[in-house]
Amino acid sequence: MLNLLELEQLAAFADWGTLSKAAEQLHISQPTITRTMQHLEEEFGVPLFSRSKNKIQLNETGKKAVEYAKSLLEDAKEAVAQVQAFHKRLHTITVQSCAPAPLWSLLPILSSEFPQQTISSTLLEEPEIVRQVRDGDCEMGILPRPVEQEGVKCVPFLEEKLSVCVPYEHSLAERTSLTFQELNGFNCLLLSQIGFWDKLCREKMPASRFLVQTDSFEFAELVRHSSLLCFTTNLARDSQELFHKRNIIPLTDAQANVTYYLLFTNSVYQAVAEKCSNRH
Amino acid sequence: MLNLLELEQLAAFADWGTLSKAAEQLHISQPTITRTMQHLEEEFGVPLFSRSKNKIQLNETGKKAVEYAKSLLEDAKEAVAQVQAFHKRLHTITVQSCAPAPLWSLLPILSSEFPQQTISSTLLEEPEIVRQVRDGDCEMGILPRPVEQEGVKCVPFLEEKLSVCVPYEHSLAERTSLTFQELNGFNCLLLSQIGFWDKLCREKMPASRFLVQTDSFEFAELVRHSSLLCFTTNLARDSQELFHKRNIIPLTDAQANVTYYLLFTNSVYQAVAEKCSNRH
DNA sequence: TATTATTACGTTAGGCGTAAAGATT
DNA sequence: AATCTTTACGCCTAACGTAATAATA
Repeated sequence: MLNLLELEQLAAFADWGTLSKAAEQLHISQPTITRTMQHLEEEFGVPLFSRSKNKIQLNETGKKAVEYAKSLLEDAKEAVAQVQAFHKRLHTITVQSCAPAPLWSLLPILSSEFPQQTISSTLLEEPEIVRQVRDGDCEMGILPRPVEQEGVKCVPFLEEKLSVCVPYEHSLAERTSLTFQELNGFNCLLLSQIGFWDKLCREKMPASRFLVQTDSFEFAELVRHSSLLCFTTNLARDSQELFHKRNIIPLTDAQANVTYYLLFTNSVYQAVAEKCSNRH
Repeated sequence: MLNLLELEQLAAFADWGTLSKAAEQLHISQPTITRTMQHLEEEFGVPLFSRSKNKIQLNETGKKAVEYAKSLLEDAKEAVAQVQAFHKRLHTITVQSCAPAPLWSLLPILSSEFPQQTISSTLLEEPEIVRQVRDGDCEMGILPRPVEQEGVKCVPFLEEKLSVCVPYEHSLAERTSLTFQELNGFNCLLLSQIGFWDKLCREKMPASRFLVQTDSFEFAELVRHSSLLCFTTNLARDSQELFHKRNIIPLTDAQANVTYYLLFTNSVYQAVAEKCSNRH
């Protein structure tokens, strides 16, 4: 039977032209590779090389053998990768969400329900989330609206309501409610990694500029020492910084008050989804 | 790197259900296969089995690994076969002919021109011959007519003229020439393995019956002791049997007097083809 | 009790590297 | 001289089988 280690030497010889170079590249001795080539000819049962006294080269048959050898080596490598990927997949629950807040509730639940599994989550745009859930590329998805899709189950999860944090001295500070339209034109501080909220704000407040902060401490510092608007929600885990000398004013737009829905195909997650919705 | 021998043990385990059975089938000891399975798990880097005290079985990942293992084993076997076939092909000149007579001239020439090569010949029907030459499935073809085909060279080779052997007492015995039409209705003795001649006779003499003989000695015996018609050509290597108390009368039909053409794609055979046509 | 997987252990065969030879440029 | 392939030789690892262990049906 063929031996992949030997085929690798054959491929190396084909790539480097001489047994010496190939041996050097593979960190083995020259006699070893000579022996291997002889052994390969036995295995294939046909001559693969044309030999003169101190020169050896592939004949036509040998070149064909090299083709197959490289293909087999590639396939073998691919097989290992695929099996590893399959294993990883089997022990990973991947959640694709449109926003971070619902993950804060869901991930701990998944961790306790599936203590053996690794939980992996990413923020994605809505269409991509739907596609991944449908194609089985992830186990769960979280959207800010329900979807009707063949084979995809969709369960309401929890609500998030957006509010704006207005400094006391701001002209809007005394309002009890606001709309995107009224905020449009005022510049805002924003955190990165907030999923669809970012896109929503830019869409609804095209005249505003958004100063996106990656670091939450820097963000908090800026909030404290600036008079720029910023946002929070009922689910936010902010420290007191946001409330420091600011009024929290709810937005009344429908799109600022979303209900998250859990998407999944495998009914294993039905129970979790129901448990989640009951909690809220 | 994966080892195909180990993968074979994995496949055997999958097929036979227990390590013991697999070991027995492969004529190896049980400890060996146990170790191999452990080693395979290291190679793949993930668990492939679920083990209880005296039971071991494939887990989901393991089943995937078996799929890939079997595929790789199949590919490896196929690779060896393909390389061997390639080698054989490289050292074999295959000639597909519509009739045996031109082979009697061509094969000796090929043998002396290519003493290293094995010469292989078969009788086929015309369309298949053209296909094989075109597709490179054979090196040369012999047809009873020229063909125009992209990339296929076509050189006139030699002529064969059909005659009928009529017993002295036969009503047609005194004719100096004949046609298929005149022969139609008379029953004939025929040898097998005469290529397109068989089909031609049946087509041109639909009212006749043909008694096909496989053995040439039996054929000669029948010719000698019957008054049935039979055929010969200018190229035939018949003994005197056919002429025993028979007149040899040529057929005048165009299709009974053919010119054979050599077909080939590889110009290596151009020289041979020219040498052939010069000889005749 | 028979079957199965695994561990322990001693042996051996096969594979590797070093050294050397032969040949070519 | 330098480079390359091949042969010869000795060592050593790694793989195998036997025997023993443990557990199950």
